[in-house]
Amino acid sequence: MAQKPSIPKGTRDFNPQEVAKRNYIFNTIRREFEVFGFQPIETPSFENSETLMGKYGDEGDRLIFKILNSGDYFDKFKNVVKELSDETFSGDLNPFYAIETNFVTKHISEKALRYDLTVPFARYVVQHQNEIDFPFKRYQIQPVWRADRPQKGRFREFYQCDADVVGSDSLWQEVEFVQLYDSVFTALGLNGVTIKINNRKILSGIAEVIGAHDKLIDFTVALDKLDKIGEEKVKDEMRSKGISEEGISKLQPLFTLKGDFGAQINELKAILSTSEEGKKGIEELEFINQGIQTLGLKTAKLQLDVTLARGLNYYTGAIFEVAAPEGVKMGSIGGGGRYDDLTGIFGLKNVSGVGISFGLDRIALVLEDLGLFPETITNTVKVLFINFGQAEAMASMKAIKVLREQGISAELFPDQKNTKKQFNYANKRQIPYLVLLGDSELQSNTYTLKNMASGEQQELSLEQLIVALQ
RNA sequence: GUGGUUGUAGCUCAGCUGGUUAGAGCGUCGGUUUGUGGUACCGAAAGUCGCCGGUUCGAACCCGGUCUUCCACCCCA
Repeated sequence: MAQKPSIPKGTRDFNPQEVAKRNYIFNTIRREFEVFGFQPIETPSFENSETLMGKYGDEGDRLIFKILNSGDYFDKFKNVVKELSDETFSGDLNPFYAIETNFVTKHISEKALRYDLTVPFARYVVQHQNEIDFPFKRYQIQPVWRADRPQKGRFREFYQCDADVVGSDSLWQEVEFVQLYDSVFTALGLNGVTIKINNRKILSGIAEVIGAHDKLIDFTVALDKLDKIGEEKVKDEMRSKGISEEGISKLQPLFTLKGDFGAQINELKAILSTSEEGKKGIEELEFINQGIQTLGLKTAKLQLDVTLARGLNYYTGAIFEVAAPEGVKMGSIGGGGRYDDLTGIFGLKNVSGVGISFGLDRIALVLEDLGLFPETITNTVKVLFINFGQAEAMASMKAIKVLREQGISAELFPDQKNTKKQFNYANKRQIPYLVLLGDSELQSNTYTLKNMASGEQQELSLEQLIVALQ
């Protein structure tokens, strides 16, 4: 055998069963999106580099797949360097040694694979702002790419399923997104997920109260790790980032924050009494919580988690993250939030957006782990005609033609092998019905229909066969 | 990007301190059984031991590199 071909790391092939399972999830999510009034759009798999670069922080830039320019990119690059050397360099300084990776990258790569669906959506909104009726509710289900190092549930090509609203400040949107999460996971049979919610204004307010407003990012990154590394190490990290001892002691109530939504809110009110921004955040959370309490959730739990930070810098209000039911080891299976300024990056000010994302690939892994896929989702042909010979095959094909016109999937076993093999084939493909059309049926112009699950069979006319299979 | 880990038949895995022709179960294919399946029995095929190089009389096993897998960071869906 020749050397086996392979695919790049972090990518996967999907066999028919896997595609059926994934489509089941896609269809469920899509149905809920549409029930909630979202409309689909699609954007290209790659964008201009400048659209993506700098939108996800330095870490994000590193993870963006860059596309090499076509043509003789190196020849063109040499011309760029030649001009540089005339203007910028003098003497015997070799310009090739003075230029940096970023500079080179910029000149040999002008396109990049999309990293998420939110930034391309922001670009879409700004570009098409005159055609869009606001508030605009869109959903988008497409693959994204990250040059990350793969792990379980972490791929270099994976699907995101996003729903966002732009052009509405209303907190009812946040309420609806919590309901949407609940509806989708309930529809998938994935009961008991935890929808964690926080608010960027609260994080910002806390940072302000402890005198670390300029260190908001460092502060939230450290706080986010509380679950994982524990209170002491979080404090250590905050100290190492230059947050004062006095500030850290003011945080003490945060580490022991317990109880239900209302109790935690009351604690926060005490901590944030001097921060206008913090109080605003609390107000928003209360609104969302009251809405959900009144309307109710089907199977999900809404939980306030002040340590929830999320990396993306553009969130300004609510922050969401969805954790799989207890006992399943998996990173978050969904996330989202409110971003007041996102389209500002592309020059459209004062348009607020809020949205959530579902991680299809991780949801698939979780459903697989818990055995929650319905058994009936695998696509297979409904009826297989056993091949008994030339004349029988021709008669079978005539019947198959009629069945297909009726929208019934049917096929003929192509070879006249012994019946045991043909039956085995039907078993393996989980084909539910067989038709035996042999000599005796040809004589009487009938069809023997066999139900593979029950083993029952009956002799039918073509009309009866159609009815039986519909 | 940092540190570690993994790779043997289609799949799951054995393979002793380096020593003849690398094994098992499941699956596949053929037969008992070309008009009745999932069972049983018999038989067969299938591996440059991830890839490249090195050490050695001799390498699946030791060393280096590389790709891949998974894990912890980082970050995130």
